[in-house]
Amino acid sequence: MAEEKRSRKTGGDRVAVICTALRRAIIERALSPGDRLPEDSLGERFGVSRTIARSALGQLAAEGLVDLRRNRIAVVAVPSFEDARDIFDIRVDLERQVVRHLAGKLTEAQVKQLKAIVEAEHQARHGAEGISIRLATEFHVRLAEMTGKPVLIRYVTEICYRAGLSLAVFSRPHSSECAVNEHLELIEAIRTGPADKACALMDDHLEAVASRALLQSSGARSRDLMDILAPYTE
Amino acid sequence: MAEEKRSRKTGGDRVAVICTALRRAIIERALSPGDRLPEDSLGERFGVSRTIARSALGQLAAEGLVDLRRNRIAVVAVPSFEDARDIFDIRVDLERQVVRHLAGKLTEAQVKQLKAIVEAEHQARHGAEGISIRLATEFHVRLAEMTGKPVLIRYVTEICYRAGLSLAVFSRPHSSECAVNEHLELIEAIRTGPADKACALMDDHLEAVASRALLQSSGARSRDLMDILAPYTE
DNA sequence: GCAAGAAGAAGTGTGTACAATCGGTGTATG
DNA sequence: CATACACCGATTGTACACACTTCTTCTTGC
Repeated sequence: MAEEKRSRKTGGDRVAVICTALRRAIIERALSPGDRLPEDSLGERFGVSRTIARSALGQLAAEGLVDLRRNRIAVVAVPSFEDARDIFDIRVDLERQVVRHLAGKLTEAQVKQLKAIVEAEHQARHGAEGISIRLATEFHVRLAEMTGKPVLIRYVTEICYRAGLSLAVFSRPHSSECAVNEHLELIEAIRTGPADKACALMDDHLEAVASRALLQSSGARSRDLMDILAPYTE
Repeated sequence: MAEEKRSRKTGGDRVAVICTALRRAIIERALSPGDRLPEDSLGERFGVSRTIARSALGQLAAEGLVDLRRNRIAVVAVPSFEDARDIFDIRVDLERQVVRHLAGKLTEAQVKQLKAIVEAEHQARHGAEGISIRLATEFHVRLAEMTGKPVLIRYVTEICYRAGLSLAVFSRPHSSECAVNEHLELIEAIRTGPADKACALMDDHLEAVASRALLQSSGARSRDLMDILAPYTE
């Protein structure tokens, strides 16, 4: 009923409510890339006018989760292969920064919180695919939040969601995105280890996630025809 | 007159027009952190309704340039010291990625384009402070654009603008933000040199920009008392 | 003289109306 | 039979109206 009152009286930023719902629907793959999001339907579904729905779409577009073209129905963004690769490259940098800030500084409470998420991941392993993906994302987001740095949190969160969306496009079904034990190892490394080691582990983890989805990091090979052919020009 | 027609007929995304104008006003310091941006005035100034102005403010808020609090007049964002530090940390990572992608691959046309900007910077050196800051920012943005990677471009652009805003808060007046010769060296290093060397130079450059503004990068030293004292505990 | 409160002004939050535009369908035409 | 075109429904773009909140200022009581 507090819900009731809040949703009727103050409304407490109803745009944010829609954004959160859509983000979650996207990351859980209830919404797929390319799916249409007409303002009317959205507004009707959430009990608000088109104004609010439109504003939410604008925000999600700014986050790269929604494609907004003039006079056209908004759609869930469809990252290109290049986009996906770039997103993962940036993600590696950002999450490395998270790990660097956190290495050796996790409190017991924080470790417990992270382990709880991993536990939930473990339990969701054989349930709906979407839940497990959401939890995996949540793990990374929570990690970022523990830095207490608002700017970093914002970018990591955004890039994680975009990465999830990219995986929805390019990873084949039934490939478990984030092995839970990798997350467990990560917790241990961050809790105990030196920053370098923890960073390396995060690199490996994200690399593994990307390659499971058939992406190969652009950092590894240069993908430039001239470079590739260089050894053969002799 | 093409302008006239476009602005009246198709309107060609008038939200974007306002965003661009405000971004520029902010980066040139015509608008200072904390300055009020009432929707009415904005709409009147640009000849649009409050709807459009509001939408523009929403977008800029998503970019971190505007602070939007419920029922309150929007203001140009006022980054905290911690925000500023985080922004620069992230900026370093992102721009390093730009350099890595560009090292040894700049075309003659691109080099020329970059040098033109630096030349403009040089000429603006003794003019209005705002112009010179805008050009310095433009240099970095253009560099990012040359990667042709939309995602990277978007983040670098955003972070550069936010960095400029941070400098508006924390750097004292009359400290030339980006020495033009540093930009020239950067061009040379990227054009000729190996990626590592160019990256290092970009690091130095951004470090210099930050420290000129009395920020010390958090990456360089760990800022943790226990770590600092470690060598002395023998 | 000063603090507390009330009233008006200023500004935002949201729904709605209407114009402009897009997408699809059916029809005419070569 | 394929293509071009015109029409209509669906959907977005934008302005505006009205309710509500916040800010300002003036007044009132102590």
